[in-house]
Amino acid sequence: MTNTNNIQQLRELVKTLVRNLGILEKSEASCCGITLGQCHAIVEIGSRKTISLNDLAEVLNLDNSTMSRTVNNLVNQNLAQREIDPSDRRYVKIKLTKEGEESFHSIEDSMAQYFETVLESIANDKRDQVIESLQLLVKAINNNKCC
Amino acid sequence: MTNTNNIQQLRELVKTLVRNLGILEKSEASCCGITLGQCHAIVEIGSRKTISLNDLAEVLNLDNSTMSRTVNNLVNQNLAQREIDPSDRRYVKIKLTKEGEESFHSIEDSMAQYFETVLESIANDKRDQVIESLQLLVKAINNNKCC
DNA sequence: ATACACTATTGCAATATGCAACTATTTTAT
DNA sequence: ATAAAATAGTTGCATATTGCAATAGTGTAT
Repeated sequence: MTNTNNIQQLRELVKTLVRNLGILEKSEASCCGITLGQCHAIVEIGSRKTISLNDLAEVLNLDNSTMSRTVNNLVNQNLAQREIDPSDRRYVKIKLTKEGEESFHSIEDSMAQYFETVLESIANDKRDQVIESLQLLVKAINNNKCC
Repeated sequence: MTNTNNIQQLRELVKTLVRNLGILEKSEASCCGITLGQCHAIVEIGSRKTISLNDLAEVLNLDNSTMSRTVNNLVNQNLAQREIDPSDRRYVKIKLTKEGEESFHSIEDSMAQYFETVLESIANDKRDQVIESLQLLVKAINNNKCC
């Protein structure tokens, strides 16, 4: 039997977490002169080497049309490039340009730095526990995808 | 000295968490026939009894103008109402209507139910640890607000 | 009384969004 | 082999969201 109080706490903590991180992401992106959507796209394209539009849209949970236009913006800012997949010409392979790679690494570095600071401000003997807990939580959430 | 691997894990876990919960919130809101912004507003108005526009905008990290218009939409859908604060007529007291209250409770119930399921799918002897860890993480993040 | 500070709303322009229609390409069925 | 169906991506369109700047109204301090 689950404790009602714990449920409320969990909900409240998650809400605070998501909200604070949303604000963080927003300011992080606008610091870099790109929108949040573009930032997410860069990170996803960058962390794979190449990705199709469909896949990118699915990962970011956006409509294909929206995704296509976001990629347009990246291309116009010389951060990404499109390339038709020769093995199946329906697909577009989206990659980062050299400039896009730089942007990607700069985002990654600054995020890594941020999370290092966060981790360091957690008591030494609690860090592993926090990570383990997040793993458990993510797993629990994935087990209960709604709708 | 913080472990690099842990930093990456933390970042990745947080990203997954935020993304999955974002999708959850989105579908939750659209199920109720309101936008995500409106849903956030309802929850915040509802969990206080009344709130000023300024405060609401700050909590939700939105521009006052955006907030004002979101409230407009809630008012038009008969979910919220504005009332000038008699003690300082610059302020608007935003409240939920009866219908808004219903919407609020329905959101709360469904969120509580969701998080109950999530909590239950975490091993019994790990639940307290997960909650404690989230508290630690939220505190650490608040200690390191960026920009 | 006047200047200043604060709250909220609106004009405006830029951006984002999703659905539906469309093109191009590949796969499947007959 | 050819027609039909499926798939990936783009664009038209209408709508919604967003934030800055300007404005109106209210309270505060000198």
